[in-house]
Amino acid sequence: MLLFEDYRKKLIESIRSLYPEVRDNDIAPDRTGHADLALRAFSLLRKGDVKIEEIVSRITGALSGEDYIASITSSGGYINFTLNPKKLMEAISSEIYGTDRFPDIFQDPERVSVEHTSTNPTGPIHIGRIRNSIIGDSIFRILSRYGYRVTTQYFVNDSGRQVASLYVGYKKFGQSDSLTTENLLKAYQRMHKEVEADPGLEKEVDETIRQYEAGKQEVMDGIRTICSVILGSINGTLERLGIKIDDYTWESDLIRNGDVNKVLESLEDELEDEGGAKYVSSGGRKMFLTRNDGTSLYFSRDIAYHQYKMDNFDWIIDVLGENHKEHAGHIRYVMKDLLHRDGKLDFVFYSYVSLESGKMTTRGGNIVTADELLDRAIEESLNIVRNKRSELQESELSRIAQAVATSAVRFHIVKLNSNKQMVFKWSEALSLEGDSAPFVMYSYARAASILRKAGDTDIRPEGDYGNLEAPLVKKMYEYAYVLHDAASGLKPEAIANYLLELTRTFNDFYTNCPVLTSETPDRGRRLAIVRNFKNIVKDAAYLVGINVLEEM
RNA sequence: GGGCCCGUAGUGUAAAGGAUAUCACCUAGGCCUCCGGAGCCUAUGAUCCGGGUUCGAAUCCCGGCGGGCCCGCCA
Repeated sequence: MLLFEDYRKKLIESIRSLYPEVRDNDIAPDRTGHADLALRAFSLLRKGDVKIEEIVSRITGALSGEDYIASITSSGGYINFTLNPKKLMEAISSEIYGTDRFPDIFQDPERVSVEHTSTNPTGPIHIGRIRNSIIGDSIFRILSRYGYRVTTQYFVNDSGRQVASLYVGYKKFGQSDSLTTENLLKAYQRMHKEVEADPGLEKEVDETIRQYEAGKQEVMDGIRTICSVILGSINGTLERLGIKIDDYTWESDLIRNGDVNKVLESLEDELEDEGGAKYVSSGGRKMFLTRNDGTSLYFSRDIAYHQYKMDNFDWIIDVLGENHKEHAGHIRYVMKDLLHRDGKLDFVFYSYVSLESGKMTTRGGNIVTADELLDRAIEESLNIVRNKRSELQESELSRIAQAVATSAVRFHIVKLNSNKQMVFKWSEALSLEGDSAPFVMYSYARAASILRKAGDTDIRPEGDYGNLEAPLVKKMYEYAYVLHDAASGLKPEAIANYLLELTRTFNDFYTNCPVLTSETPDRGRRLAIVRNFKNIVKDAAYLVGINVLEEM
């Protein structure tokens, strides 16, 4: 469903009543400036042995009573429709009449689970992992915006080899240090090196895993404590970015409450054995569920987790790094083909972020943490805002810098198509002009400023839309379609790119089209345009993690 | 070796199989007696290569080339 009245659909239906063979794709928004919507009449022309003029005149006749159409012309095999900005403006405005806020769309929403982040609690969150959180949180916001009941989920991997290795490392090399994420990270990295020299350490890790699954108190307390410390600092980072996790599910809980065993029981007929280790197979691929000592593997725990999610949600979305693609395929196979769970399950993958100096690895120590990025972004923003707004108090400067920095960081990451690799560059991440969040925020602040000065009166969309106004109205009207595409395709970058286009269009209007100093009816109409712009930016910006400010 | 993803101006990116391929950064010029210059205007510059499908291909198919990821009783 669309946020605004769907004129494109209306047009398609009218044309179909004359030419039933016209497909949805034959009518599309035009990007070349010839029209607002274009009908590609190539197949009609070939099949029907008719002239384009005939088609145009039939369509024109059928649409003669429709005031949302401003003109119909043809060129080559295209039939070009321009839309009446007055009607588009009405469609936008009617949705926010009285509230200044666009409503949610669904009445009876599905329950949706969005799992994101879920990074191993073995160190601080770095800029590669934060891509997961940023994409996931935007998907959460977009689906919530649409009216779904969305819960965000974090799967805490406290039962794997990595955490057990951290635990052993901390006991051996870090116990005299205070229990902080930094010291734990040091111990983890040291452990990673020591294991190469002393393979006996691996055996201790194995033993730790066994003891943890068996519920040995000392190990349980130790691992839980360590994970909680690191999770706390990961959470702190997420909070700085305005990202909230609703539910944490600990892998070890699924082992101890029997869910993992239930998975093994359900799969009993499919299980195969290799030296005591259990696996299922498909197409010659073995997917191991347990080790030969009976301890569980990530795969079986993740199946148990998906069972839990299927029980509680109508739509499951997992945001995963591209290295999980095969794993995700296996999960889908087991859930659907072996366990016959047909719930809606979608994966959103993202490619990795690397540094100019190469790949990031937590164990190897070559990382830029998300906190480091945020700190530098805040510093940068503070310098700029202090320079531009020297009259403001320090607390106000800091508030603005925070908003600018977190918005800029999130936007920088979310605007890129998630399956493109990203090479992190400080100069790009800290850029506050061009295709950036502050560019959007600044235009918003200008719109806010105009409306403040105008007061509440005289906002009336009357008179004719000029050639700087109509393009902005049409761009605003597009929001309904962009939001729809972003939600159905789980593509937050579509909103990000739309916001940039919308803002550019507004800036063009702003520089060339006086609002406050113009006469009635232009003034009232332009104020209405500015107000709609401001409302749409506010609505869309939130979805991609931009905190707009009334003043900056 | 096999599988998946990505190749668009110097750099980064956009583009329902559709018309003259988007925008930003960089570079060279220009715009503040005028609603907020984190802005605007002008100029230069691109679809990896070779085939195919189609009235029409950046987009779909096949074959190369380059980069990433995966092919663990790791996660």
